[in-house]
Amino acid sequence: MDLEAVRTFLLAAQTGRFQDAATELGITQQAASKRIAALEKELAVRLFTRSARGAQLTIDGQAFLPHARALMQAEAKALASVRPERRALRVDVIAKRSGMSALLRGFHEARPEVELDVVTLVDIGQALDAVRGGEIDATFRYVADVRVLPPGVESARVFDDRLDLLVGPRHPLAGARTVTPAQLAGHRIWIPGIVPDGVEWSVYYKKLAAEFGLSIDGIGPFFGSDHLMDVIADSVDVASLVAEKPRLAWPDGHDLRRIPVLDPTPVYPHSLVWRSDNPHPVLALLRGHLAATGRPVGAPGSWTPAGA
Amino acid sequence: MDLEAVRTFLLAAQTGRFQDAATELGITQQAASKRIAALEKELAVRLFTRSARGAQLTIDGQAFLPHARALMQAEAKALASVRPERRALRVDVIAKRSGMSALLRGFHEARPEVELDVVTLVDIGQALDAVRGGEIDATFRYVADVRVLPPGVESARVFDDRLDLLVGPRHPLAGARTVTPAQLAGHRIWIPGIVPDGVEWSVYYKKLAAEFGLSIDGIGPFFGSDHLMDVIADSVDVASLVAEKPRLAWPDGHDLRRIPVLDPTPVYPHSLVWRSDNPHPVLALLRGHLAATGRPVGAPGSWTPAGA
DNA sequence: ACTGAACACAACTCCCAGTTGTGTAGCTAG
DNA sequence: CTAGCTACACAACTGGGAGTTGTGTTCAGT
Repeated sequence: MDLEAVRTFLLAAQTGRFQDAATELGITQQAASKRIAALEKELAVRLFTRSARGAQLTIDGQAFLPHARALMQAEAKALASVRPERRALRVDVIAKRSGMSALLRGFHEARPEVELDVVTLVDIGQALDAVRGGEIDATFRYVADVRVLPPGVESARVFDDRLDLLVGPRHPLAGARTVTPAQLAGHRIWIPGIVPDGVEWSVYYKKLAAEFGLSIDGIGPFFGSDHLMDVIADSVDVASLVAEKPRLAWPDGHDLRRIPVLDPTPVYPHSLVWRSDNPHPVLALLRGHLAATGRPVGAPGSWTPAGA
Repeated sequence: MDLEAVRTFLLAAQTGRFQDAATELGITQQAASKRIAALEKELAVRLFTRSARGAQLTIDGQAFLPHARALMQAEAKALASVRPERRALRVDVIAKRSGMSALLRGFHEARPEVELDVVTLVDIGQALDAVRGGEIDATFRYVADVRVLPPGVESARVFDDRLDLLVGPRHPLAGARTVTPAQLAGHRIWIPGIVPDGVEWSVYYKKLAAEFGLSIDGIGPFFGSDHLMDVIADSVDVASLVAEKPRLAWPDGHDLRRIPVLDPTPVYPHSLVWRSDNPHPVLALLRGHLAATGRPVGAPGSWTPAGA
């Protein structure tokens, strides 16, 4: 479908005359007529009844009208999404299905009028560069050390994502109602995708392992949470740690158990990182929303690496 | 913006390779490359980082991605809106800002997943023809006489729109808290757009005038409710009757009064009219919704023309 | 260094969107 | 009733651009 034809259709519907639509678009009446004829051919319906007094919408034309408007609006939003000035707030999250994404959805539902674009960069280094360069307005990341932030960039810890133990039915801890990190020492914990000297969540799990003497295994690429759950379900000795929030789609018949970790509860701390001089009005709204609705961070009984 | 280019962008983003997108679309890799280059030129941003291992989205590309999806979805909906089979339920209402439109909005909010297209035809004759011909699925109209319905077409009275008296501050009835139809006899009531032998709401007002001895004036075309209100506000002897529901935008400084009419209260009866053999699932939903949430029709103390 | 994979650039073709020019239908004024 | 006006459609033509073929470039893996 040709959006220029749709635009012509809209103008002609508004004014009731092809000539006016053509003038508005800077083309001839004949061109406008051809555009609409082509659109009618593609849709295989008549959109206007032509007469010597102008053009009037048919029933099909009336039904098409709101959809034509929606198309123009979608086009305008798409254009605005990449326009450097006055674009929608662009936010980076660690994963589209993480707990932060859920918080962002909450923000969007509370303020449906604000425009938000969510992207995912590979690691905190790229994210900080993008914040500094203005390509994104903010990022939610685990900031291991506030000192790594470049000058002019601020951060605030806004959300702690609780980690649960994920085990299969034949795992020794499958029957436990809760576990402590100390109990996990010696058990194999598998979190695919962890890389040496890698992205910041690898750093987090390494610090977690060091603190409680865990053996956290990161071998192999991440083939998706389905694969992870397949492996856990079949294994007698491999467990994993998963964030509370994503609410994974639970495959049937696997009989996986999600066991809360207590005393202390490891939490993954998300910080909002933004450039101090970013004037985007939605950024202030977002910070306000997070302050108002976010759960308290650093709750007693929770653990995060030092320096967060 | 070229939707074919957007489609190519989406496929390339999904597969990570221009070649795959091109194959999917039945064009060459070079053509896909050109399409995306043209899109990038129009948007004045780079959407992909190219390498010998494929193409990966840039930050701008990631931000553009959901908008591209929205465009494709809007296009699909626009196409479906005029496809004869399996299209959205198409309903005709007497006016986009009438009480029935408000009820339809309620239906849409209660069932956001159903697709609805609202059109407005000129009179009940055209509407019945369209229902019979299948161009629309249902119409909300005042059915003066059930016998005018063609065979195979059913109707059900679903909503009574109460009529209030609208007067300016210097009108003799301006101070009344309520009025009766009998009190209105002798006063000039102006309802622009009424035509002899005309559309069905003209018929309604004529029957109303005959019943209570009112002089209802229909001279002149309808220049919009703003014009109507201007005239009423300035006149010492002209009043009008307006439906309760539309909740007109009240112009400032006019000091208009909306006075309830009692004993009896004239109501404008809307009937839903549909073809008995229309299998559209949303039609059944709509009828159920109206039965469940609609106000009772034919309430005691209300008046409608006989035969409705 | 060689090979293969993947995208970009160049040259060419041809189709189609737009233009100019003209036809036709319907309303209106005299 | 006719002349004239208005508004859209049809016809012929033209130029630009989208697509194709052919080739170049870059980069990863062997």
